[in-house]
Amino acid sequence: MPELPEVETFKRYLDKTSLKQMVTDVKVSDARILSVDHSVLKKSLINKKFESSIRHGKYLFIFLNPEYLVLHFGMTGDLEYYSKKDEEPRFSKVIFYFKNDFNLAYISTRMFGRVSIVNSVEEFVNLKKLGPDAFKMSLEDFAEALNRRTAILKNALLNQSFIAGVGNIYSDEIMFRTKLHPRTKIDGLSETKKQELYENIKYVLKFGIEHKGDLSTYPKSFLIPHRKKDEMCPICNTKIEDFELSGRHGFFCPNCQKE
DNA sequence: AGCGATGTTCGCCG
DNA sequence: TCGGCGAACATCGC
Repeated sequence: MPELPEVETFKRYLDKTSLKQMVTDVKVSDARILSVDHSVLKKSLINKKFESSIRHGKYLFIFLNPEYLVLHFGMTGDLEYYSKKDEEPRFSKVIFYFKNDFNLAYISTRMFGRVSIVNSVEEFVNLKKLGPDAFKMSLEDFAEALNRRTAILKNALLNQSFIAGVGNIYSDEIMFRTKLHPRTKIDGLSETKKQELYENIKYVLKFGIEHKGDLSTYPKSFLIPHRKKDEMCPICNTKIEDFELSGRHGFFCPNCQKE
């Protein structure tokens, strides 16, 4: 599932269900998901509360005081809060047991997610060299990220060191909305386009968050429902084309998004 | 039944 | 150093 809007949705779900709850135990059913020793994970969590949460890009940090639990969801992750009377969700990799007899399952179907413990958000962001959060960044942050860069815009949007949170699907939507060809280079962008790009990143992510990251609910006026073969552009009715760039593939309208 | 997938990382090369 | 590319990772669902 997860690009920024999905992770933000997970954050809100976690805040609503699991905050201020005492962790009594942790179960790890596949240790490959951990980027930290199992013993360290346990020690950091047991008898601690989920005090608060922070999302940066596609990462979710949960403050345990003094450390942070970090959740990353890879390509197929989810959270599920459920009563201990209920069955454990399929593909659960880590279960957090709370004192109130509810559990939170960290689900990672294809094992691409990671769970870790870190000392601070800043330390982690620096270590991973994450750029500013794409949803929270100011125009100045964005201008700074663009500064002196020459890369192909789509690659930059996918590069978490540029700005953090945008993935393959939303990058296509952002480029579509800004009417930029997928191979447009950063250094060729006019000031107007840069401004427009900034606004569209915000718009697309906000829309995504409002729709809880559920791509199936997108109206036809977006590119997202047309990201497959033989679809027509919702604006000009030209046939949507697919392309490959650095091993990812995407979709665009060759008429609206001219080179 | 093979292939592709909303992500990250690493090595290679220009 | 930057950046493009491709592969690797794991595994399910179409």
